[in-house]
Amino acid sequence: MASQEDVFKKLIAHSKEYGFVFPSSEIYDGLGAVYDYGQNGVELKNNIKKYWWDSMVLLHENVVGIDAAIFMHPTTWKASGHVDAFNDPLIDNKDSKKRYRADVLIEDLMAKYDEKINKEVEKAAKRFGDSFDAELFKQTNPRVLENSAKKNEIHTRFVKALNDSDLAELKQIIVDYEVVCPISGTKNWTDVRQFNLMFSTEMGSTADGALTVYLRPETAQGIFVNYLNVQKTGRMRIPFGIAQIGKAFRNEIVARQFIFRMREFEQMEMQFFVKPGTELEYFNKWKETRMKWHKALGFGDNKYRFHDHDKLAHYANAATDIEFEMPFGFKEVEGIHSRTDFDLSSHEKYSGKNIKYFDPEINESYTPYVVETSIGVDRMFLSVMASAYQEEALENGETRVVLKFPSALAPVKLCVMPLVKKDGLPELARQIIDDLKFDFKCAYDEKDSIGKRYRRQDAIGTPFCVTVDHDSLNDNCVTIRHRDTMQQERVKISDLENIIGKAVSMKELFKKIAEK
RNA sequence: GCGAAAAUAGCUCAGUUGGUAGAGCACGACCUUGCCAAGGUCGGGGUCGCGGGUUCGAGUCCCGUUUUUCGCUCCA
Repeated sequence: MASQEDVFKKLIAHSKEYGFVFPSSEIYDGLGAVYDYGQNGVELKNNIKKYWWDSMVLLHENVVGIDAAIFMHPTTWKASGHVDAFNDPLIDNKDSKKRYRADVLIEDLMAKYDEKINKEVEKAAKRFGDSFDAELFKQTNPRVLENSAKKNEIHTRFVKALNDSDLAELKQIIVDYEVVCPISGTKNWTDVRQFNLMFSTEMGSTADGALTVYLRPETAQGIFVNYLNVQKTGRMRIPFGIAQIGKAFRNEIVARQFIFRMREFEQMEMQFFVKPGTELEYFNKWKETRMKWHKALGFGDNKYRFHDHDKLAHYANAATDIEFEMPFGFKEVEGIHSRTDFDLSSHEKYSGKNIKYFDPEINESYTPYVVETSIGVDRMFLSVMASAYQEEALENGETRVVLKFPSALAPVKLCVMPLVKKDGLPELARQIIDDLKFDFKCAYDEKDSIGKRYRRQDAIGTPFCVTVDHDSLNDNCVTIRHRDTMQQERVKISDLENIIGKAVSMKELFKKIAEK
């Protein structure tokens, strides 16, 4: 058995060799953690997106889509909290190699002084009993006074440093008050550095009039700022959802593991707007629906699990991840969050506009709560590749590499091959393709032995190979060879469209999701 | 960002103490063949990731750098 690490390496090599994923700008040595999708990759990716999109907007009458711009008004990111949260001052301990948020270290430092003070107070309280006056003690005890003076001193410097964005001062505080690394126990610190996780650029051609705009770090905000436009123009009634697929950008400090964590990535998000108080009901409903969507692909139910968040983000009152067993362990593919009214309220505050929903059923206005489902297209792509990739031992002792995609997702649906490239067989093969190319991505191959051609199609996961032989010229039948079983069957050329159409349709997958 | 390892043809890799860059597969043409990676002939393709240094001479030794993988770290 190959180790999981080997499988992952093979998967990356296979992805490149067969035109699924290439490193970006490879002829210039590539660009860190940026990848391009090749001729087969883009088909697979488009099919994944279609599977998601249709499962949202076709299966749910009350879910509609939008496509918001990547650029948004800069205030959007203040309202969402990204400007603050994505600008952490970080510091490394050189001995333990651990990285910390400098502001958190200083907050911990101040908490330690509080602890010291509390201990003194507790000690004194025990000694003096009922007559003890804690406030008076705090104001008079020299040790307490010393500690609180120090704490106040740190606090003053800390607040000023944050206001001035003075990174050197943040480090100086850590040095002056002898903060030690909890792991190494040393005071050997690097400088404090700011990592802005949002990419920025200038809008406007003149330097002085230019506005700093960001490449969106998530697609969700495009939905939030548009929710009322959609609600009013679409005459939507709560509960309703807005779906969107699009690129987002994060300047990750560490971006690795192939396409799992990229600096430019694509998200498929649906924000579901509900009446406050009902959000957990819909959170659970979407949790279930989204899991069905994954499981319907048939990769095995044991490959998925929920990971509920213990520590919730500031905006959420419930959150879970759908994790998939990647070659490098269970990893988050999708997040389902109950985001409360954090985003909409914040946008209301920052924009000064009333964006409340008027509920005609109760004749009242309110700010809806939001349940979000957010899935990474690239992560989904990776999970599909990882599940589909198989090395099969054949009876003759050889192995074949085959991508067992669900037919609906396969990049190429069929390859038509003349058994020999003469006697009119290529012409008939071309004719079959000309009939089918309006519905399916078709390939044609006449080179090399038939077995080799089958294997080539296996390697890119083509579910059907259609072979034209001499008999076909007389009986108008061809052989269909199935990718997974390698079984062949003889069918009428005129039946091909129906047979293949049924097999590659997403309908069967959708039925599984819609099942109660 | 720190530490470790790696980088030679499209892919997988070989290349001896430093001495004219190789194999298999893949690719193209032609011939033979025809149902699970077939054989033959010919051909195209590499300034050995990039930049310096040592040397008469560097794929090989040294330094830097880029990219990738792994560990740590981070992950609204």
